[in-house]
Amino acid sequence: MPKRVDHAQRRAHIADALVRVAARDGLHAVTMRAVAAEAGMSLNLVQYYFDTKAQLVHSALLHLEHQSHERWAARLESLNDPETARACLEAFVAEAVPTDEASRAFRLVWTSYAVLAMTDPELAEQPFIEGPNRLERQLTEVLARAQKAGRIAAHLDVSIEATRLLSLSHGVGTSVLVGQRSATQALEVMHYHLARLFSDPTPLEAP
Amino acid sequence: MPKRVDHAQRRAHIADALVRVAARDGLHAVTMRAVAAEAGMSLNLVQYYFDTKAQLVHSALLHLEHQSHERWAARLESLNDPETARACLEAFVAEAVPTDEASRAFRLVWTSYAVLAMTDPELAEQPFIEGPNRLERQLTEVLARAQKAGRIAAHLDVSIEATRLLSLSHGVGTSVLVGQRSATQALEVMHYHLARLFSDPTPLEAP
DNA sequence: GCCTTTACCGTACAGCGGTACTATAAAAAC
DNA sequence: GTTTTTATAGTACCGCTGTACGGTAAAGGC
Repeated sequence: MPKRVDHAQRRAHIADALVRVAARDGLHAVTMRAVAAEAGMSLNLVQYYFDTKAQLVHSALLHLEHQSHERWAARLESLNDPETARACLEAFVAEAVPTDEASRAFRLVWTSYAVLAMTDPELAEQPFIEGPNRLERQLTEVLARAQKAGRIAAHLDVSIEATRLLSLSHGVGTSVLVGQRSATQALEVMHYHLARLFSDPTPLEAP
Repeated sequence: MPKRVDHAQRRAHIADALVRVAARDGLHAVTMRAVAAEAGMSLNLVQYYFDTKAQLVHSALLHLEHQSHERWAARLESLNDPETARACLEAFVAEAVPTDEASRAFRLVWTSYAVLAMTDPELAEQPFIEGPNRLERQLTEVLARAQKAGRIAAHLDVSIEATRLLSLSHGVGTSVLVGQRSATQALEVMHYHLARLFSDPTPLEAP
């Protein structure tokens, strides 16, 4: 069996296992042994691919961000009319709100890491500051294009609108995860937000 | 020294210590010993007032919610013109965004608990569902009054607006805590949101 | 064909964390 | 004044967790 093995793939496999454990039992339940069991390998192998737990945890975070990136990029590419800002923002909302189990797991683990980062600043640097900033810039661009096209009001600050969109989605996402709201209700709120953004005077669907 | 002692006060003292530890080092760093040290008492006393750690953690959460309640009520009462919805919502924003150290600590610990609750549903019940729901109802009432008074547009859904306010404040609050944004920027976003709510056509302050 | 490297295993060790047990003075009860 | 309760202390135990150490068999290099 000891033939040559793809380290990157093994590490990804382990990181995935960590994310599954964290999503199921919480990040506090992530232990070397639990991750090893979830990955179907021995404790020692986890140690073999990640010298220390800190490295493992950190790598899993980067892995998570990378995955999120790919999901987002894939969804953007699968848009039939990627030109319209509305479709783009709808896609963002669909991606951001924890509807299916996968996105629920992702957002749960991500938020867990965010809480960790609040008291461990060096963990935060890249993923929690640069990541969201990049997303905000993307959204800002989309909004700016829509504004130039006259689709959203000229007096709006597209940069703040991007922040508002991102922060609101994080907020409702959290409320879904703690069980205060259903994913459907969250989507309703986000669609309402988009409707207001596009100055849609239609208040609500008829009862 | 063993004279009669106010248990409720002792428990509150310990809960405060727990919150301080959690705010400084994270909820994962909260141990019986750490709390005891922070509270300036022996490990055994903490055990004496809270039989088990689960009880301690749960009690501290209730304590935190109670404190938050009182802070919010106090701020509402200190309003000079509590009738106007705008003032009320400004107060909400000022309370919700982690500006000073106290509110930063509160929001950090609260969010930590929220993450715990995501994988421990019985922890969530009262504080994370009923708490925010109550706040949302309050905000909804305020908005409904403002709407009847003609201060905000008639076609808005005051209930969703309340949700939007709360969720947005949580979202930007989190972004402040992870260091992505300053509290000032967060306040800017919230004020922008209020301005849009009140259909204030003024886009931004002049540069 | 030999030796090094690589992928893996089992186990052990040390530290920490929650909990339990025993003790002890001061107050309260009677 | 004795007895019981109450608030406190110290300490010990056990399980879990991260990490380290020693071993092993297959593959690859030369």
